Amino acid sequence: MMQWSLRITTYADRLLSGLDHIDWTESLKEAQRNWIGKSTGASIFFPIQSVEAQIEVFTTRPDTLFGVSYVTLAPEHDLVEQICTPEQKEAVMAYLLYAKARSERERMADVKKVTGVFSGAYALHPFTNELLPIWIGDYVLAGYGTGAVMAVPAHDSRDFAFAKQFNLPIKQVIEVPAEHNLELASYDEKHGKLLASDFLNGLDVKAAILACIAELEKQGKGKGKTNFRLRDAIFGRQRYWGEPIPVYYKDDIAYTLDESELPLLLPEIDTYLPTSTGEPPLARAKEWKYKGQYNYEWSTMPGWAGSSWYFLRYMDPQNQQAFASPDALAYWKQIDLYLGGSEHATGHLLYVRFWTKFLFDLGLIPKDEPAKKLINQGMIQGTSEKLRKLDPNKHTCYTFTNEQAFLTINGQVYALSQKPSDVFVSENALNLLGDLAQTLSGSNIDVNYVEKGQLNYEQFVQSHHYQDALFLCEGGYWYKGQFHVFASAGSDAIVCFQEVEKMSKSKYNVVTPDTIVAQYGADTLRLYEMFLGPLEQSKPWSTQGIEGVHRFLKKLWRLFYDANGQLQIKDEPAPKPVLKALHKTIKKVGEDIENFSFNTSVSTFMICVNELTELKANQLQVMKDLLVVLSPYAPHIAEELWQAIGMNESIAQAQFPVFNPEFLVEDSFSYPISVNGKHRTNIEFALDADASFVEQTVLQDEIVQKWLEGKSPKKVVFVKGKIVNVVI
RNA sequence: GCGGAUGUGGCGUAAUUGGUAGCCGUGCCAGACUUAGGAUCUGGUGCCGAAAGGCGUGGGGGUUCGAGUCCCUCCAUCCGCACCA
Repeated sequence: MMQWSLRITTYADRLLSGLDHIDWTESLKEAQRNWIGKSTGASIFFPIQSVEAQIEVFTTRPDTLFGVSYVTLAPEHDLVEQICTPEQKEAVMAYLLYAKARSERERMADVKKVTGVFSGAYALHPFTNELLPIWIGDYVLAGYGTGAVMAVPAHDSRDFAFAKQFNLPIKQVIEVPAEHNLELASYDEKHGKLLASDFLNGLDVKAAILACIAELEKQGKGKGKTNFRLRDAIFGRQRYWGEPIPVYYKDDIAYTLDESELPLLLPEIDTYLPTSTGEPPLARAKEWKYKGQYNYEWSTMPGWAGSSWYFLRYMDPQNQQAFASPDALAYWKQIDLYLGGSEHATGHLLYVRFWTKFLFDLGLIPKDEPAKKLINQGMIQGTSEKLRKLDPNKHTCYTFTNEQAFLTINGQVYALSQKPSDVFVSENALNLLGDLAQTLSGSNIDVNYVEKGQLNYEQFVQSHHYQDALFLCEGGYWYKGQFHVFASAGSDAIVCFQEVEKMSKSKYNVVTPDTIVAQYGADTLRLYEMFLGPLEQSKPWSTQGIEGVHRFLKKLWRLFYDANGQLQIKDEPAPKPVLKALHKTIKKVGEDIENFSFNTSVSTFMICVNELTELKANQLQVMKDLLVVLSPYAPHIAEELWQAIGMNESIAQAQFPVFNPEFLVEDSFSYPISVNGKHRTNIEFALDADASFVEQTVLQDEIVQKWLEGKSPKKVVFVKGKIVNVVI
């Protein structure tokens, strides 16, 4: 099919090098580097003996050129049919059919299976003119490089496996360590001295690569080349919902619309489905034609078209002349912080960089990277409930004829009145199936119908169109709302098994926060999500411990209101311990916000409220500051208490309090005293106490004396404000 | 195979960046108040041990007066990419 695509490959190199200048997570940058897949090497031409054509191969190891013992083409390679000899024709055609039938997925899943066929033709070695058999094998990918490889079995494991399979020669051209047996495995390492390689002999791999490329270029038989794994991005979608591609066709030639004719809007259509002849939905709009006579392009743009630049529009959303004015662009420049999931690493987050670079090159925007900093938040995962399922095509214990179905368990055959639509197996019934149990696939069950690991059969069957499904249990089976007993001792419970995976509609494991909000309020939910752990970490959703966060909010409330619901805040100066508790919190939370460490902030607030409760703090200024610091975390309760203490303007407008280090200054410190690095006691010293005084006092301490056992210490380490360590 | 990350109490996690490991919260134990509690409050809670003390941050080794933190090595788990020539 003809397709629109965007030439992202042109930007491959810049997309790669740009990664070094942005503050994105290393794992995400690495994912993009892998995806772009830059490799440097050479492209080399191998003339074909019998026909007027040559095979171009790409290799990262031109140094091993003298170790080539055959050439392999991908089954889809253009030259395959042209070069194969009459004797081999039949075998080749059969192989091509086989390779075509094997889906891409199979090919990838089945990497170990080596298959191929000899074409009958020979290529000539570019330097030695040696005859090299041309093979066809599906371990060579049509989509990468030139779809052809020069095979060096001695120094490439895949070529080695192929050579062993088809008994092809293996020629060593690099020195290998004594313990390495080239009979058993290839030597793929990129170091060692070249041998049996004419002008490359004695060179190291790195030098040989350069020397070989130089010679190839001199003789016009190849050249140095950089290859990318990245493919151009398909840009057309055969769907309705997407921006129309502003192109029309005249005599089968595509023309773009003039800028003055934009935007091209989606036409109205009767139904959002392809036409009966398989055209995209837009083909349904019969009147939708350029100048009333030429068909528009019927494909629409993919989702990533819009998602690649919408952030620019946010800078100036009302602008009717341009997507954003130069002033707005100069002011906002780029995204300061992008908080997003790592699942977009090789999709959206690559496209948006590509798109940004393109607009930058056109001089339309001031930065060639969309986002300065990017953080991957972890996913809150779901706990799926699953039941194993019998497959009538695979599992012979479940058979059926047109009228009847039979279930064979422990040699006993049970006849079912009708063929069930599905057969699910409860966990406690797995032992009935013996070894078979291990081959059953898991099927997701809606978590809303599972309580404490057990499926609520009545509810589930009602609402899931599984009225005709059979649920095999330990003591019988559920079918059509009835339980049929076959073992009096066994239970009728339908027990699920659990698995933690991403929350998704299709996995029926989505839990909405609504019930939490209803029970505890939105602030509790919000705080609890932050309290669960670091932002970047993925973890299964669990409400274990949500009570603690809720209790914290109640405690906060009680700082403001006494047991009778009377406001107890006084406009009085606060004593030093209260100010210390407050300013510790201001400092820590301020730092946490900069570090996106929200879980530790919640903990800090808890400590603060515990301390203020202990101190019976009720001073207005302290409470005001506390509320402002808390407000981004628990906005609703903060706003409510803010108003309760007489503030009129919203707390969202209030200034973040300024941390005052004076309140944290201590004049003494309880030094941990260790002996040989092991903590033994604590002694309080003034912070300005001098080293010799501290040393004297420590050595006279009873506990230290005991550990000294009368010996004199080798030395005493004193780190001001930190520790004292006595070394014996 | 390549790359990225992670490993700390029963559990979720914390540790001023080389200086008292286990903060905060759950859970558990005990107690108070209650007709009652899935409410509230108080105390305890890393492990072994009666105690003194010993052990303890995935395993092993190293640097250091001192290592969860730095270095070497091995192991396990999760994620991404993968016959990429």
